Amino acid sequence: MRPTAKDLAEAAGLSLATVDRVLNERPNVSPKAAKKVAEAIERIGFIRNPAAVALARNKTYRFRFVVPASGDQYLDELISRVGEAKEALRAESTDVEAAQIPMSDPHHVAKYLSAIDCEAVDGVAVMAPESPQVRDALMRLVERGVKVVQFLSGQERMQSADYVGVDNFAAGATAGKIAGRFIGARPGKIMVVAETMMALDSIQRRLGFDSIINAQFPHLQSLPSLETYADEKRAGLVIGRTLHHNPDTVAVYVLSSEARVPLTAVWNAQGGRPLTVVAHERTPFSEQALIDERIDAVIAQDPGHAVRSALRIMRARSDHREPLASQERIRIEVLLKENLQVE
Amino acid sequence: MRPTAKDLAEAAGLSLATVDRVLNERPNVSPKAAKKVAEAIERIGFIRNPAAVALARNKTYRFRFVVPASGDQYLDELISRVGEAKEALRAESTDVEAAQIPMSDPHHVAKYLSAIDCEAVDGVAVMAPESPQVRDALMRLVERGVKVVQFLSGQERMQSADYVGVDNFAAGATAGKIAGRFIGARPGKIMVVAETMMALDSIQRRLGFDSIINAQFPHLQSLPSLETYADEKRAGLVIGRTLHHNPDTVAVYVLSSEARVPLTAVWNAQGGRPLTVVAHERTPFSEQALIDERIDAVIAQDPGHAVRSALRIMRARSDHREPLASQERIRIEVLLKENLQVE
DNA sequence: GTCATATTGAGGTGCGCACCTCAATGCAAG
DNA sequence: CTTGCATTGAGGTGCGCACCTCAATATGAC
Repeated sequence: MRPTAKDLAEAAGLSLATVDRVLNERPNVSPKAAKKVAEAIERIGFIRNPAAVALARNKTYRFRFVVPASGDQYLDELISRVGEAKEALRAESTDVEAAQIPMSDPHHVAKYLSAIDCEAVDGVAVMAPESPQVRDALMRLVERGVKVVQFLSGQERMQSADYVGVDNFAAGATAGKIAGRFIGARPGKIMVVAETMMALDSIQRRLGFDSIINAQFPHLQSLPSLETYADEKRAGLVIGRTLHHNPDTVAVYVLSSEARVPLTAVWNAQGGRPLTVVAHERTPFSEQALIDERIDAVIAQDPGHAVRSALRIMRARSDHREPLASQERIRIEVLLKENLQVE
Repeated sequence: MRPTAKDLAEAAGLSLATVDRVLNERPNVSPKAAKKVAEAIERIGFIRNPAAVALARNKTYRFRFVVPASGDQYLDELISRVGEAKEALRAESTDVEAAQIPMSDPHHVAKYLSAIDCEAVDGVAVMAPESPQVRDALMRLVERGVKVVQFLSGQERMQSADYVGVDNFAAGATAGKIAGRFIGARPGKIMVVAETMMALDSIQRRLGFDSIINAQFPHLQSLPSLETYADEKRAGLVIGRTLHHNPDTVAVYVLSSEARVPLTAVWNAQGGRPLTVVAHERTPFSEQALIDERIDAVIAQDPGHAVRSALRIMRARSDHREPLASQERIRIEVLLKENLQVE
């Protein structure tokens, strides 16, 4: 039989009450007693029964995902994954919700974060662009005891918060390697398109991409980043112009998760030229384009995994446990038509 | 407050005892009562508290991984992942163990499986080559109430068991696409090497690989599969001979997870020719070779995920719950030097 | 020594459920 | 009507722990 707290008390030569104080880090415990308990735990291999703990505490966890309001397909997917997790975790008495808020104004985001009632929320996973105001707001949340996860976004990493997402430099490098190898020996230019280059993740992906192209594919040249600002007309204009001025364009790399606008513009303007196309994130659009062989490869991070990972981390932190690093690393996936695994 | 079984009894107009009988599928319940309970569950949104259930049942789960005894690096990795899971699940009162048994003789495997005491084990995840004897033994295990998972292996899928692993045809196709695109326009031959072509997964990968090469890369020709039988000398011989007879070989595809023997033979014999190399499974060897740029791409299925997935499935089945399909699909990963994410 | 404070012990309650027993009801066949 | 069986109800116990109270002891300062 597995040892219980009672066995532990006996082994430590202390009363259940004292053992309880040690286990739950309550005050009025002498260092001597704490040590005796720690030793006894080692000696008899005591492990708290998580079910009993959960039952006795009878606590409900409250976690919130804070994501941009703009409705691109990747975000839609993300939201639906959060909903899935919400359902799955109802049994475990943990409330999961997603708050979609406009991200254009950092002050607004910061205000939203500051207004979070830290009594009503145990953890928040925040997907927001880098900005000092947001960083400050996150710091204050941490100080108020809320477990914060920097979620899939190009914020500078805080050391008082966990990060869930891929290394965007490596993701860009992966895109560069795939693009370079797929293009083959043919020299030419690579068009790089982003929704905006203000986002830190776009910058990092671009740096990673260029590092590989420059080092390993000297016959290729990646053009300056085009920005669409999510505006179809503008996208059509700048992309059309770039393709016109660079008839030796052999590939397109879309940095942002929203690939529909830029790629539609590309296909409208390309005039039958065969282009190697690499984009980011699996969406209904990119999935279909992979199947139709209009995109060659997609570099992705699984939103379902990201959501579950963020939740596991927030849960662990709430319980003062260390999350299992090996399980929580989000991988940089390379998706081709062949390994899409649509069911 | 979340409704308890007591609330449910009240809502159903029945006693706690009857509700308990319904919830735990005990005998002596009229269909009428069962229906009343089901309705009440819907109406008040009752969910059993898993912590309370676990505590009251106070059951320990016993799951066993049955894997080949031969110690290639992928298996070592797998075993160590099982050990990791064992540690992580000690808290949840579930025992996890790995049994390594020789797989060369199907009768022996079948005998081992038949000898499993179904009172002492709740679930087994079996990684064994396809054979009628093994299939029968698995069927009998299922009939005796053991939850069976077909694990990472090329067995024909049983419908009374779950499968954890990738679609090997798709994995082969992915390898084919990567190889074809990485080779580029240069025509030539592709050498295909396996430890043995007796294994169903090797056959499926080969079929997937060829389907892509034949359809999309007509300038490439994949050679008949070479078999090493895990014998270095034999590998050196057949590989050297093949390379000698096919000076226009441009790529090597290693079907098996054990890539060290065949690739060492290739590198010994290749004589400076630049070859595109695609292999399966992440191992210390393949990882290092990716970093050294001696392998171009690795098609992998994460053993850690596979282990955790198998455990979640066996756990769900033991609790008469349906596993969440969306979370349990093992992905076909494409690993390059750039997205290895060594920490 | 006395007092104040820190530390420990004993014991109880309840979390939500599974599992058990025993009595009480219903219902049908005879 | 009685007998037999299926169904239901009432109630208790225990799973392992958190959290609480109150008393008992230890430790220190003075």
